[in-house]
Amino acid sequence: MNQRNTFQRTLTLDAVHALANHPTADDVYNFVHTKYPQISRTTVYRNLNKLCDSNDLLRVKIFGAADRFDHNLHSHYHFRCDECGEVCDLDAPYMESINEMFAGIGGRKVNAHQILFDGLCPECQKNSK
Amino acid sequence: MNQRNTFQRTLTLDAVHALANHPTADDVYNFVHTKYPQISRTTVYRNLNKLCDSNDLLRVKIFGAADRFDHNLHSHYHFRCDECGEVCDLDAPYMESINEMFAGIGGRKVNAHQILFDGLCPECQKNSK
DNA sequence: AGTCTTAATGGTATATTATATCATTAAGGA
DNA sequence: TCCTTAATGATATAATATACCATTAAGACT
Repeated sequence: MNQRNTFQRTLTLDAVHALANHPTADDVYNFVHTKYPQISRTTVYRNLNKLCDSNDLLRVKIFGAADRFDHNLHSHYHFRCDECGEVCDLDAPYMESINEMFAGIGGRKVNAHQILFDGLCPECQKNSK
Repeated sequence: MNQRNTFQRTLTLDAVHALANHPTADDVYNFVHTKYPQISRTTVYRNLNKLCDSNDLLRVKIFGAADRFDHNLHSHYHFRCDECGEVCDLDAPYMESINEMFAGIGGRKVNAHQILFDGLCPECQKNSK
């Protein structure tokens, strides 16, 4: 028996779909918690991990901030504004060639990569002028 | 009066120079602490921040791990093993050109980027055979 | 449907990284 | 030497995340 479909896991996955904009684990917890108040924060974290392991979700690691979860499984890059912290998808092609460039360094097998850009979003550029 | 040269600040800066291997704040604290046991952990964190603000040090943000400090280290890429979960530095050059490739998409200003590769480390490749 | 194995849950504790607060100390200009 | 205030150190707290463990329940197998 490998994986069981629990109500809590379904809620967790649905929450990431409902919260379209790259929610953090905390965002997911808050959303699920309103629908099912007795859920444990631990359960949400655990299920997010499991759902990433089973490729139902994508984990987007953010430096100096909480990981975010993405229901958009097709490879794409992300941008995080240094000012407001918002994370968004970059509408740009995934560069398969980068995997090949870095394949084999130190005897490692490269399957994929993710890129996180940072800088200023249009809004925050305006505000800083 | 803008900035004062305290013994503790000097110790902190010297420690980062002495610890060649892009130390974490904790590494720096431990090093300084052996020389000056009464120093506070808060003081080390605060001085590392100040030294970064004054461009005496560079902060290197790491996905899902403590920030690292160095005076000459440039951003570098990371690899995470899908099997054992270990994260390590990739000994490969930082590609400045990627910033330019993605500059201006959606009106965003790109300052930097980080790449996280995933796949199998040499150990886990052996084990999976 | 009843039983059984064990994955999953929920509550609590704990780890890690880092900043906030605040009374006290001391750097360095006057 | 005095004075202003930057810096310190101790403690508390925040944010993110996992460890632990007794209990519950999913779903496979009769």
